[in-house]
Amino acid sequence: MRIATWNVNSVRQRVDHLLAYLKEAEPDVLCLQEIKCMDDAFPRLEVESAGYNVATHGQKTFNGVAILSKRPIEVTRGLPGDDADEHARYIEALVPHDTGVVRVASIYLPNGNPPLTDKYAYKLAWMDRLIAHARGLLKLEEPLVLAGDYNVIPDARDAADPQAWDGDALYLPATRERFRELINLGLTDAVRACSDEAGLYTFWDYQAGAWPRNKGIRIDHLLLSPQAADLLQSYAIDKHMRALEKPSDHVPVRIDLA
DNA sequence: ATGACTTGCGCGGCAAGA
Repeated sequence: MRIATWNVNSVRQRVDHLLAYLKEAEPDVLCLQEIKCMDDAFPRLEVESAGYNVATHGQKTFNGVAILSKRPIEVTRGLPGDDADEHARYIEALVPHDTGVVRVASIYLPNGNPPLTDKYAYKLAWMDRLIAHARGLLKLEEPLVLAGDYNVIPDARDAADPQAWDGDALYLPATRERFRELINLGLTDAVRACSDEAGLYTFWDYQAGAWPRNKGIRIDHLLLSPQAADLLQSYAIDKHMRALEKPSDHVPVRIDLA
């Protein structure tokens, strides 16, 4: 079973790339972030014609997440823990699998910049809510994949130039502590379970020649429950997607589960 | 060359991203 995650940076700007990706990578499940549109503006017909069920949690202008699945899914929208939070950043689905079900979430964790503002406080509070929710999900003892744009650089080896990120909300000690707290619940970073290499990036800024100079960072992650980690076979970062015309600034990351 | 872009909204630049 193949599960992928991709911050598409506006799905309406990326329909051609999306359809090409579904055709070439053939994921069973694709988690999207930053669709940047309302549910009814999602290119549903095109994606359904490609053989996918579509579940969106959209929002006007900003944010928005989706889960595309070859097989029909049962969907829950929103991250519990704050009824006043109106950002569309979390959608969860139960996906049928040959040997039962896999629970998959598409996550768009807040950026949090600039630090020392309400935006950074919102990021940390959102991470605390995610930790609380993950703690509950882990009690189900089922294969669980928390996939998405975490806006967290976990470690120095996950940035081409770590010093450039000193003081940034993606790399601040408090951010990385929260990420470790999440991992330490018993989750496995799928890419790191397969490789300890440096230079495995998933994002390159549009500015300052970040892509041609390979000044990337690894911020898109798939975190696995023990039951999902038992099934992990391989991962891939589809870096070629960054070299296309009008690319997203993120590339898809995918895993194969047995 | 120390490399300031891309999106939505909506029609003029601003906010947001990372």
